[in-house]
Amino acid sequence: MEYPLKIAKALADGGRMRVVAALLDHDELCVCQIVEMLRLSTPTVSRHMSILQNARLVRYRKDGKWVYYRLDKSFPDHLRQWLLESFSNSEEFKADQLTLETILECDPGELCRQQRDKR
Amino acid sequence: MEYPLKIAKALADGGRMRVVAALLDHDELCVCQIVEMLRLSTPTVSRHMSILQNARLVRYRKDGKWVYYRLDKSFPDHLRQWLLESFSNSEEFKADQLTLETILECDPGELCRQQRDKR
DNA sequence: TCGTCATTTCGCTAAACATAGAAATGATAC
DNA sequence: GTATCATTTCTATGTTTAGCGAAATGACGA
Repeated sequence: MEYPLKIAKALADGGRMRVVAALLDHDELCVCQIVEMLRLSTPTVSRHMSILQNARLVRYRKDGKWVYYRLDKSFPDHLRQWLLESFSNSEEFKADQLTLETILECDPGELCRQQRDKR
Repeated sequence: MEYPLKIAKALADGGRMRVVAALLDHDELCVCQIVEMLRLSTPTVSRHMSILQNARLVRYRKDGKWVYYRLDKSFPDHLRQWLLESFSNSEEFKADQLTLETILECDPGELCRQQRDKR
């Protein structure tokens, strides 16, 4: 019981659900790319990601200064199927897909610079 | 996106998750039976059930004074599979199963009388 | 080694949620 | 019709959770 409850709690937030949705379609995303997509502060995104990681839904890999998140190999298969099914009818999901296209065109360094300059 | 998020939120509570688990194994359960299993107040259980119903995870049927809940026909299939899989390894789930055996032996009238007398 | 940079952790505030008791509802039984 | 009973709605309170800014961490490059 404990395990699906933890996963349900991890998914029970709009931002975290959107990140999982995005990762179902993109192998990996850098923190600054997720920040850009969700338009939340970096600390907030970092906290969300650690909740997802704690539920074993995502893993991360460090590459230089950057941290890349991807879905964990143990991501339950039926859960993935259900989410894919649901997202296929979702307008918000399609909008995020479009936004991500643009975001992925810049490299992380450029993105971070822009985000820093906004403050 | 909106839809799975609503479902995730509905499942992001220990009590509600336990009710769904129980309904995966029992066609229908009366409110007073759920109260007995969760050991929460009737108003609290009622509120939980309306959250589950609002997410279209359960439906109810009235029979005399009693209200019986069951899983909604539209309960997503992959979601059901994932939950069944997860619960099969869950100690808490097995414990609830045992408790329910006992609860289902009394009829609802008797259960409600006991619950009323405790106050 | 020191500065820079991306990310995480900490401290706090505000919003969302769970809970119980009391009152309201709706349906049955006399 | 009135009383009774199971359930739901309302009200109030305590707890959890999201959010940001500031400070800490950890890695890279000069």
